[in-house]
Amino acid sequence: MSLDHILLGLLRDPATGYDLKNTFSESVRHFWSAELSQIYPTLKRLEQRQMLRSRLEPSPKGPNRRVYTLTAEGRAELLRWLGSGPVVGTERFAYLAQLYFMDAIGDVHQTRAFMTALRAHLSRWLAQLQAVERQVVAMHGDAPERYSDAGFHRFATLRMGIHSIGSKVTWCDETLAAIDRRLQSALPAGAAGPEPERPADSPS
Amino acid sequence: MSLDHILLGLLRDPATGYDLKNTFSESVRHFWSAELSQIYPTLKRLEQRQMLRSRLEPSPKGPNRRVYTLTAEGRAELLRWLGSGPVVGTERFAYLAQLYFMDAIGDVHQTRAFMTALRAHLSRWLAQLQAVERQVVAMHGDAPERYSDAGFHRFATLRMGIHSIGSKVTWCDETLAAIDRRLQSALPAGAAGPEPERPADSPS
DNA sequence: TAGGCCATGTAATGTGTTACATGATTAG
DNA sequence: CTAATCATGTAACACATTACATGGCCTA
Repeated sequence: MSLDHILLGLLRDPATGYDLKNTFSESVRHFWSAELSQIYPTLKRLEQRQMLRSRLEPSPKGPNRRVYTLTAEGRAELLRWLGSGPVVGTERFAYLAQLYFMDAIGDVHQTRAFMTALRAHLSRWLAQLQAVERQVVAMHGDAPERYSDAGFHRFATLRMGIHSIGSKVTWCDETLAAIDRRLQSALPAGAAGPEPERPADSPS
Repeated sequence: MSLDHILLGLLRDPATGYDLKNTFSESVRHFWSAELSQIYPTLKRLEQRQMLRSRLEPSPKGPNRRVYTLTAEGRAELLRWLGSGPVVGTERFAYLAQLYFMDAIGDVHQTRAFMTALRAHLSRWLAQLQAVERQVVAMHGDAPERYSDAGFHRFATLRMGIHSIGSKVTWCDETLAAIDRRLQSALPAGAAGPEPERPADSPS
């Protein structure tokens, strides 16, 4: 049910489905995303349930826009959701599942390449979040406790992204270091052997 | 498609659907979960695609067990997935969405209560992961680079959970501290007023 | 004898992605 | 003239949860 509530939250300012899609790709994508093909039917359903109202407006560019507005009921439902305590869902990380099974390949160099690629991806992502953070700080100062109410809450969500992705980059580095130690003890001396290494060590 | 591959990975040791469900709730739930009602049809489908083979076996307790085994094709598909580079999906955090919109309530005390509840939840979770880590270290030592191949990879995924959840607890503390600074400047002197406070500060 | 675990599954519903289909306006 | 952006949607499929249905064996 989360998308329903997220749309209600975003629609405290009236908008079209298309606008909302842009909001997702601009301001909200560090914790949620949605495609137009999901947004349009969801808006329709929320209107049927009296949470939203819509009107058609001519657009300066392109076809008519259907602008949605929050109703009193929609606002009440949003507040109910916000007051219901944190909704903690199941985290799913396909790349961790891959790593978990990667011993099946039987070559730690593959794991190393995998972790390097993952680190690159995450650190690019982190840089984006930090760029947004710098913008906000430049605009409103580095004391978030003095931001507007909306600004304060939005900044807090951004900080969680930075903490969380940052910790994953750190984890990549820790893991890469462990891989390198592992590779070194597997090749005790001499040239880089094409032999498959197996430490045959303490198990499980 | 991830569940398919995760089941293939887990089925390097033959198991029943029921066994796999237990594996999810025991060893894998920090990065994935699945219900029996999803596991059974998926196994059936993978068998139709020749990735798995199954046989019925009598069970010591309860009804017959359908034991699934990986085929050569299944193993090849698993390796293909593992070699395809990290699959980084969209992260979705309903509780961040809630926090993002929580200014709608207009009372930062609510945000404080929310963050406190969230912190409690996350720190319980972290404690569980750390308990598992302590077990592993007690059993195999504190030098993961010398674990078995499988042990090394599993330990790495556990470490990511610890880093990631730990960073979120840290973030909760940072945010709670900012909330308290905010509350203090909103109530400059005198008793705890029942008045709604609004700093009316720098916007966005 | 009641409740929990073993063990299998189906049905209904909810959530999310990809592909398809259409068409106007504007900037290069 | 071509591509991008504006703007709306449907259809098919993939993935996931909750509820329902069944029944034997074991322990308290």
